[in-house]
Amino acid sequence: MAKHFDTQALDRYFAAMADPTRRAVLERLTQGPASVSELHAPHAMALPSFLRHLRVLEEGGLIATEKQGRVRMARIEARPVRAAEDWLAQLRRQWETRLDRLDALSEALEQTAKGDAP
Amino acid sequence: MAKHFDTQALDRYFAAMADPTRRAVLERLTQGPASVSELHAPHAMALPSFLRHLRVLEEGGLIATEKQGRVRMARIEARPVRAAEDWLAQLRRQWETRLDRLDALSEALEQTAKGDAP
DNA sequence: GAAATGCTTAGCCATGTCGCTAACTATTTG
DNA sequence: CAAATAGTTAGCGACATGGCTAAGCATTTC
Repeated sequence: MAKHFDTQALDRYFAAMADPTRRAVLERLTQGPASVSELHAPHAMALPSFLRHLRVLEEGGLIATEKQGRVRMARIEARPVRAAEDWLAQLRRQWETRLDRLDALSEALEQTAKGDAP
Repeated sequence: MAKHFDTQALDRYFAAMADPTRRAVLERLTQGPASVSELHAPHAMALPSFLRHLRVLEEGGLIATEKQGRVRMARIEARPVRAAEDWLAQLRRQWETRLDRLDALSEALEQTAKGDAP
């Protein structure tokens, strides 16, 4: 039942998400592709510093970029976001399944108690 | 529509997830509470190093621990996992919404093209 | 073709992360 | 109470991360 996840990929995905600048870039990119300058504009940070964030996102496969003339355009990539979401969902489901079993168990015990009562 | 997320909390959640040892601990804890030693056993790592991971998880609010005698028991916490999952889901939804609008737009353009044809 | 634009590289610094060992404290247990 | 058990604290070293400035390299644009 449990899906296999690429551990190193998850490392990179989650690490990429663990920064507000990078999350903001992803949110911006949900509205469509943008150039490096456009993405950089809202962030009070030197361009080289910002570019580093973009590279982290790209190396993590969260975005793809392509150079057109002197402009580099970036767009969001679907799969990694889904992979991270799936991992969390699976974690939650495992946990909920266990809680359900505990519920079932305590109900069963209750029944048994009634049956066994003197 | 967009929920507000606590940025620093998301930083800690995602950072905590960005490590295989910590993800393994979370997976183990979906099956029920465990002591520090039990959690440590499968990991080829000195105990102090492992304890650091547990502290990261606890400071991020992903787990809660309690000392009982000389044993410290740990259990998973629901909310942060949900928060991270929700953030990713929101991101995906925004993005899908945009793709849907693009689909709608291209359909509309197609219709217009037919109507406008000579 | 000179100048502006848009990105890129190189290199520095401060801080954070992840592993380790050694030594210590607190609680059972024999 | 002595010894084993279960964590804990302190401190070290290697490397990663996130910011900066300065300088360089293509590609428009005038």
